[in-house]
Amino acid sequence: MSSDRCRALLGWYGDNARQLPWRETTLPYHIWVSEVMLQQTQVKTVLPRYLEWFELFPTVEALASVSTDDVLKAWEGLGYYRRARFIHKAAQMITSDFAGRFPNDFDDIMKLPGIGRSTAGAISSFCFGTATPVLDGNVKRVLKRWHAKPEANDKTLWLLAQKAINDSADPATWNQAMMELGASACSAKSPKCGECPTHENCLSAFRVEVSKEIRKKVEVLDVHWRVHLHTCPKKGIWLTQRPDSGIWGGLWSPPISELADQPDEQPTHTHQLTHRRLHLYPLQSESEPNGEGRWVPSIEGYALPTGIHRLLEKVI
DNA sequence: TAACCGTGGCT
DNA sequence: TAGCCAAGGTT
Repeated sequence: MSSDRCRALLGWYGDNARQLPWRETTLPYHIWVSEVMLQQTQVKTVLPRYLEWFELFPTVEALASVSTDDVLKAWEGLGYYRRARFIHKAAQMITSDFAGRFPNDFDDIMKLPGIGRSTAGAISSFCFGTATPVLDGNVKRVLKRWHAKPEANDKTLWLLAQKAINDSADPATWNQAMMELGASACSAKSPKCGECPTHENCLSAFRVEVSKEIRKKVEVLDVHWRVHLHTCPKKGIWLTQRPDSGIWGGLWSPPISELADQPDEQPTHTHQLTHRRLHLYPLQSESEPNGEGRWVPSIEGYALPTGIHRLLEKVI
């Protein structure tokens, strides 16, 4: 039974795989960067950034040698900025601890910051051919539907994923095919069981409504932020670097202070995040800025959060 | 363990 | 359109 499913899935993948640049290589550095960029980020968003990356940082050593600010600038707009700082740190670890060679041992890969079990499984299988499963959103959905276990927890899903890849003839292609299936026929919103190569071996086929997971609704919190704009024709604009922890960690921005109450004025810009709506109220200030920061003639060259870019476009 | 961390595509 | 969700990891 499972071998039927394996053959069908791998055959289907051979005919339907999207051509993606990270599928054209087995270089660990390239696979690693793609996997981290793709964490919670859509393929379409990643594609141009992936290609740019290697023009800026052709090798792991090149990446390790630049400043964290340079890496954040390259990551600007991709979100979850901690990933950029982790990838930079990991590059330095690879340079110092592994002589610049990406480790080929699964446990060593797992020790690198920003790489968890799923990303390590992807890298290890794609680059070294190991039977280490990926368990991302796509694979979880496929497994839950195959087994009609919409409420399965991660422990159960990891066991199912490991068992499935153990039975597969080609672990690397298996991982790719599982993700491709979840991204296409077995999509979250509108599954197309008629197009699925595994529907004969799927307990939820053509009755996917039954297998829908019950998610709790995300609560969006409204917050109101004062953005202090110190500008000067000679010195430019005053920017501060945000702390590593918390939102937009390590990025640059005009000083921000949180307002306890919603002000009478209308926000100049509202920026939507997953769990928060940021209402931004710029305030031109004549006074000399205090605290950490620097005058910059232009924001070009500094990694700014998208919400701040949008605000500045409106007021400057 | 559950909260936290961004942005944009898609329906 | 407003909400869902995407090649998750860390603490």
